[in-house]
Amino acid sequence: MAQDNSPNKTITMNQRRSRTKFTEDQLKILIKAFDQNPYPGYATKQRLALEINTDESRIQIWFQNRRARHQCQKKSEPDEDLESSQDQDHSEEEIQSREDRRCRTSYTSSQLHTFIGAFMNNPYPGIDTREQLAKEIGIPESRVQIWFQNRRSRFHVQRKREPDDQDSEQRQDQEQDLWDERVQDNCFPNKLLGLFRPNKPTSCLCGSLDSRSTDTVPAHEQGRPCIS
DNA sequence: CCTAATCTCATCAGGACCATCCTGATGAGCGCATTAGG
Repeated sequence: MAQDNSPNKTITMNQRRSRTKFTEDQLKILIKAFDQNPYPGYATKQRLALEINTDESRIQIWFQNRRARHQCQKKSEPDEDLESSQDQDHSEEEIQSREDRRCRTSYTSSQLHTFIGAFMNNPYPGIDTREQLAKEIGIPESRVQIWFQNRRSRFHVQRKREPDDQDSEQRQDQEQDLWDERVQDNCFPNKLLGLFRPNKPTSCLCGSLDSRSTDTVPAHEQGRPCIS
């Protein structure tokens, strides 16, 4: 439901990356790697990316989705299919012997400045915007996506934690103003505003459902416990 | 309709300064996350 908005205004906003279509050969390699280790480290993901000629971030997403699907399968059919039995032993030791993570990226103040400006403009940038930013900053697009994820997440947490801190209140007021402008300009999907909008009347999501028809509210949004 | 892409939230962990904070990276998602492209 990527909101239509006005076609002219939101040309590059909120677009998804186009779907990757893996070939059979690529899938064979991925599945084999998954059976060996469903939690590959950065080096392994890089190697796989090279091997099947795709981006490391696509490998990461593939493993995430694969783990999720397997989790479902395992529960729906407890020990029916033994052919993919390998991952049943992956629990404890596998997790302990996890390979190395990607090295932590550190950003310069000017890179951060660019990030923050973009965030104020739109906290949910689409693929085009992210790629443009990545190019501008000189980092991979996947890092841009992670930065926005973390930023949004911490924005929520911060607002919950210090609702009456004066400095942050001022900052939030400024953010609120900018936010409202953007909302009026329809710069990002309406359905997400309820989740993210500064100074939402109630800190509880359930309290603001009245302004949105239930069928536009994602199920998890309705069902999730309120953290207040 | 399958599954890649995306989201939030919780947590781990590296690095800057000296026990703690900030923030990038990663994983789960339980009436088994949701959304949406092909």
